[in-house]
Amino acid sequence: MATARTEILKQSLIFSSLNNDELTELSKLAIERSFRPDEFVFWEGDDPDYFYIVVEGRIKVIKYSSSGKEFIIAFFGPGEMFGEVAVFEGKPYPASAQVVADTKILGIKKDDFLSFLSTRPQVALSIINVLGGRLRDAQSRLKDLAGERVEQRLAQTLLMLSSKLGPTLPFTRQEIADMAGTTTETAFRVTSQLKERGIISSVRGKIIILDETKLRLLSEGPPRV
Amino acid sequence: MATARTEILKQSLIFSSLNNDELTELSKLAIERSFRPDEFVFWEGDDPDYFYIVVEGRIKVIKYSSSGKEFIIAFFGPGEMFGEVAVFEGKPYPASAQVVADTKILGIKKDDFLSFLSTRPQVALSIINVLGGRLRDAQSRLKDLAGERVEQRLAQTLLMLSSKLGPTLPFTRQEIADMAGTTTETAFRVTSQLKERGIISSVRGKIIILDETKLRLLSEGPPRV
DNA sequence: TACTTTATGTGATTTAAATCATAGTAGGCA
DNA sequence: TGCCTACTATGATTTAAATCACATAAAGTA
Repeated sequence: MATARTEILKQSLIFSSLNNDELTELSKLAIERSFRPDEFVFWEGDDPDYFYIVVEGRIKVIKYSSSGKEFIIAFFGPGEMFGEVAVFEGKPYPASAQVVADTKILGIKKDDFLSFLSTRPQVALSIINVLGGRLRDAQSRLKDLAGERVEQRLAQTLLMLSSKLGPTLPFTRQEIADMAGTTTETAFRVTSQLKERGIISSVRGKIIILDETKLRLLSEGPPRV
Repeated sequence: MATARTEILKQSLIFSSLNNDELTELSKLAIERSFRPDEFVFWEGDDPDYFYIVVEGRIKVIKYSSSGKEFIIAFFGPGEMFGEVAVFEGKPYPASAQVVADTKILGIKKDDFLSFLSTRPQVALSIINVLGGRLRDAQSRLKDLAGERVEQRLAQTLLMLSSKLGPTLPFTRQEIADMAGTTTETAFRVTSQLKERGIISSVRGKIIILDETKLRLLSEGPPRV
């Protein structure tokens, strides 16, 4: 069982630089927790005890607007870390983490992890890398939300997901809308048009990107109608 | 002159843990560059050579939407770093950096800085901290842009700035609008109302927060009219 | 099997904010 | 001193997208 854990940790981007001994040491610090769909790992505002890594399944990190509307910051799957912003800053979790499928995660106590880090500059650099990537991503979405139209934001969202997961995206139109910052109805309307134009197809709970080139064109600028 | 540099570096959040020798070593790696208002330090898409720290003055980091609208990701002043996301990831700068006042900056070559970092876990942890804070900030703004009204977003923007700079904010309505993701006209309309309600006042190029409590209430929820 | 829930899909209407338009004013600078 | 540019300010109109409303279909479950 320790080996299964070290395997997961090794596959995780941030720990790929560690040798087996270090992975074993790290895995001894970790506890394992399992969740059923819709359960919450933590809520926005909770005090952060743990830093988490997904072993299997999927979680979404969300924030609610003042009117109760859900905004999805990100989905995370096997090998990805979450809850780290709170841990590194020692402030409450800035968002909630909700499980969307049967999910197993590893949790490492904040202090254990920080002291582990303080002697592993390579791991710290990996984390800087991951955070940098997430910041880049967030800044791009900020610009889109501030200045692009819904159609472009939705196209951008689909492209971002497909660069991570491939052309078949296991998300409902509601989830897509909650990532792009629009309503479910608008997401249906826009994706209906994309289907008519042969750019995507869909089955219940899935969207399949058929023509990435056209989608990219759409995401980049206003269609010259 | 080396001492002036080390002073700035020491004041900078991320290097506060370094001793004098280390600061001197670091300052030897740095080059100094000066800019006049409106000049660009780098453009989005440029290959990243340097990581920068503001010595004096102020720069803004911006992205342009497909229609040319400017979105301000952040302003940075003395002691703050910028351009770091690109350096840590080795990808092109994800945004442009434009100077807004006479400004002096220190630049450290990407590779020099990465090797300096690889033997200073404490500095790496500081950077993780700064990046974590920026990510938290970006996520909060994403939620606002996706789900809150303009009035709330503007209130949120003013509060965010005042937590950093105090109640007197040296920004035009245009700059405020470009941070909150709205138009200059709307920013004027909303701030006019806030002035009528005694929440803020303004002089050319400045907004002064008079009643932070009311502003906070406004930013948190829809006004119960 | 029937019943409930969740996802899909589209019309009609409303609305928040953008866009378009116009104008006064303070500060820089020639 | 006067001109020009940037900032301030507000009214009128348009519009993208939200909201409201209704309907069908697939999946889960009792």
